[in-house]
Amino acid sequence: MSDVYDPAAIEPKWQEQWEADGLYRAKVDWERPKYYALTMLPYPSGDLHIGHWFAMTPSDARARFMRMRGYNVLFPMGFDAFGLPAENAAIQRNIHPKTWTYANIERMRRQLRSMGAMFDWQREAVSCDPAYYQWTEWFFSRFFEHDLAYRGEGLVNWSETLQTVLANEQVIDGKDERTGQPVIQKMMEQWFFRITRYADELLDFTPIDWPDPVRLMQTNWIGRSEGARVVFTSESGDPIEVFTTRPDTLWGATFMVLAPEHDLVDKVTGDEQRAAVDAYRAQAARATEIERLSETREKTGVFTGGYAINPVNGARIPIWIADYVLSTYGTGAIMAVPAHDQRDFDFARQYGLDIVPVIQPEGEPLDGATMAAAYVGPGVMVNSALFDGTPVTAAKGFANPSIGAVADWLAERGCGAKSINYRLRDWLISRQRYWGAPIPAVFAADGAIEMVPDAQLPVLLPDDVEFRPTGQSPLRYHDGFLNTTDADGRPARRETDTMDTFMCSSWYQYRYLSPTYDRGPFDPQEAAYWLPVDVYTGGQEHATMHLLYTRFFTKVMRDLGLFDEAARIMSEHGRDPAGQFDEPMTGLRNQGQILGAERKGDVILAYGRREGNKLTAARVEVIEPGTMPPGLRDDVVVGEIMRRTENVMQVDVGGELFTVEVAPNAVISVPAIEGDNTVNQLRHHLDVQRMSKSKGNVVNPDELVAQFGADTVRAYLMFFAKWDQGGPWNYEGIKGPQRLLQDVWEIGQAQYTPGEDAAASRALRRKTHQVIRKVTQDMEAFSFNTAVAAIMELRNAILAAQREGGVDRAAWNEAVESLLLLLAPVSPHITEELWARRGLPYSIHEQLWPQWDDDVAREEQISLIVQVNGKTRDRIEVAADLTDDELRAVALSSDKLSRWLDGKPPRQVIVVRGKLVNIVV
RNA sequence: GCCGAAGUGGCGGAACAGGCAGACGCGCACGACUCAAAAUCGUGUUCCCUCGGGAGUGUGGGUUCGAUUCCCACCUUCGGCACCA
Repeated sequence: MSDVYDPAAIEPKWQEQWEADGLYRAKVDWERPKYYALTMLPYPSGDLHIGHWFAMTPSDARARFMRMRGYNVLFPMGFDAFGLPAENAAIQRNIHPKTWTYANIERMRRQLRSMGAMFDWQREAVSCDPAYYQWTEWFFSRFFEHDLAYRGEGLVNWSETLQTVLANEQVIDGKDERTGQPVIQKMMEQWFFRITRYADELLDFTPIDWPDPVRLMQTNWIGRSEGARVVFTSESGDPIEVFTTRPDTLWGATFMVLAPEHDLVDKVTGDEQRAAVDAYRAQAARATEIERLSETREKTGVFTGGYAINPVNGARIPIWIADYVLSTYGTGAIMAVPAHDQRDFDFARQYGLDIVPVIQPEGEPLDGATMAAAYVGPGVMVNSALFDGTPVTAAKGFANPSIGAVADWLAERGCGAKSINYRLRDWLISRQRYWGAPIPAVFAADGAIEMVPDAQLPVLLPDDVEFRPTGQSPLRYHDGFLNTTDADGRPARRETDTMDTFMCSSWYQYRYLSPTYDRGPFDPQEAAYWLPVDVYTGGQEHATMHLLYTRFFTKVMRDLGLFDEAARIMSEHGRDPAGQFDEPMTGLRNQGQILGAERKGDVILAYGRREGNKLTAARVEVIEPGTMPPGLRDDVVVGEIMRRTENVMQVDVGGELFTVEVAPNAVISVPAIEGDNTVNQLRHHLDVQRMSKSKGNVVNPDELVAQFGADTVRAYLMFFAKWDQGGPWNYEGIKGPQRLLQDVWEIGQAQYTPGEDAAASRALRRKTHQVIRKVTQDMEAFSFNTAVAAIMELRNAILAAQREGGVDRAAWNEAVESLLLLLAPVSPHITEELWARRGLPYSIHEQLWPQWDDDVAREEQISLIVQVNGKTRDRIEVAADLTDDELRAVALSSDKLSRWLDGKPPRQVIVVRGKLVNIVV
């Protein structure tokens, strides 16, 4: 065997050995404690990038660490394989989504194996595999049966040009990213899941150890607010229900506002206002994201001509429509109290509507005619009939006496009720796409909806499909798929929408338990042992959607009794199932994002014809950043490209965004590409740049592995940044871990000649035990960078001991073997190789984690800090076990002290055991 | 605008139940080895300085014998939400 450290030789060798021995097969064993470590499954986009490594390597090291500590660890991997990019590849490059996806999966499997992770590949699950999506469909049917799935109206991004629905990520600045054509908001009938039914339970995080920021984001996302529903009546006699968090301001309601899409708008609109109302509604439907985001946007609306009666005082108030009232929140209608709500106040001032204060703060009285802003603070109720004088506090919801009292009173009188509203909306799961799990629904000729019987699942996605450039789902014109029969054998139409891919990833942690099981989504025997997931690792970008959906899914599964059998088995083995199936993952840790090496964005120089805030460019050059100042002149624009669609770019011209549209025949100059350039080349160039800027794709893990070996790459990823923060990739730093492994390679095989220096042996043992303690605590706490730093300290101590000699055989072996064991989770191959070369039993990954002894780790000497008025003036080496009085005496005897004390007696002496003495004069 | 996280050497980052600021690593400088370079090894590396010291953890205050750590105000960056009635 060669003496040179050659990762290219030893890494594949051990990977094959481990595979052959089934070293990482995780099997149910009730005699041992279980640990289910889960890391977010990747989307098979083509190549594993360094971000995947940054997420998965430390997760793997942590799983290995838990395994060495005696747990039976399950650490599975799979692919979230449905989704839009596959379909885009089909349209753009004429590759079938299935072909594209499975080719990518194959490539990524190979890359994942090169990582040397302890994935149990026999538990791999792939969500686009019929054996998987059969159960995704099966879940849909269960949801439908229990009234948790329903058809409702939902807003979609609709392209008039393409006559198709676009996903949010396909829409940039209110335009289709591919064609640059405008996109409108349109109501369509879609499938929803009733996640709102679980809103209250989802707000309860007591059973789980999740990071505060995630809990907070979910809490805000759910957005619970307490208030009342109040029924107003239109003059035509129709009830108009509103939700308000401030029922105590009912007497101050001077007008009502309906969302433009509200059902009653047509009915309350008077003939003379109809034209204005219709025009406003049409304009609201066109409102694009860019308009809604505009900060200077003023409130707009129109009067309907109709009036409503306020149920508490019989006041006749005008009904308006305005797009600041959202059809999707509350009842889509509000009572407007301009005196005490800033939005209503702005609207009232804009259109000259009445402002009547009904809460009086202490001090100067409010006057509706002269108020400059709505008053939202505490006070007492006024102009509110029997409630006059009721105190109003700053508390929200029923905890505020005025809100509670009025809400109760409304309920008694029958014109309202206490109500709790949520910002959270039901989960829209329909996607007008091909590459997703089919929804197993059939529409009978009479319009009735049926589920495909379980025995006939899965509804298979047809392979023989034709992709049209419009992006329309091929299922919509695939006759074989479309035409089916209902339960009575009559012709019926199949649902052509497929499911949101979040549906697939909401239950994959259960499929991993038994990916080939065919009598249910998972095997209860496996579930009883492994569930719940003990630690889930992944990016914080999934804080709300995915993590909320999977919690919801688990709660539904529990309520449908899908865990009952697993709970029974769990009890049989003496483990209490109470609460084990309320949450999918009891622990959660987020890693940060790793970015490409930092670089400036592209700056363009565009000449053309300017019309208002848009320039139609006849000539575009990509220029070196910094060569020309950003700015805007008559026919010239210089600035960094911030966003782009097909041929429309948003350019930063010095703090402001300006639109540049590239004319079809424009002259393009991209210095990085030789010869005459076309719009397509410009687009391609910008795409590549943008990707490398935001996703770090410039860093290719395969090349790094080829150059340094997976062990070094793993160690560097764990060392180079804080795991929960990430940061820009830096090539230089990898030399640190590279040298570490080189040193370990030599230390592990060193022919050591032992000595008999007891003090040196004791010192090396002390360091060894200190490092074991530090690495154990850091791995426990996901502080991977400091764990690797501690391992480097042990390496330094061993090298120093080797240089100086004298350490006895036992201390040397303890240090070297501890070094290998501590490094094993980080760099599994080199440690396995050295462990074997030292003649120790296979496998290092089946050894127990080293234990430290606090007595051995204890320092004998400390450097006592002597301070005068908090400033360090001297350091004295003393024994670590001196008493306070002894420390004080040692400090006061310091001869360096006299020049600082200046003859004055100390006023106070503070002794901190084992650390310092501070003398106050 | 609201909510959250974070600001420490040239760089990544240590240290926060208040107690030596800068662990560990990168880079850099000098030295050794070499004809030379790379690699390797050794020494040094917060800044200023009149070599006594002085200043220093985003800024300004405060509490304390003592503050990177606690409190108040502000600035910057990054994430989330964004007319939520």
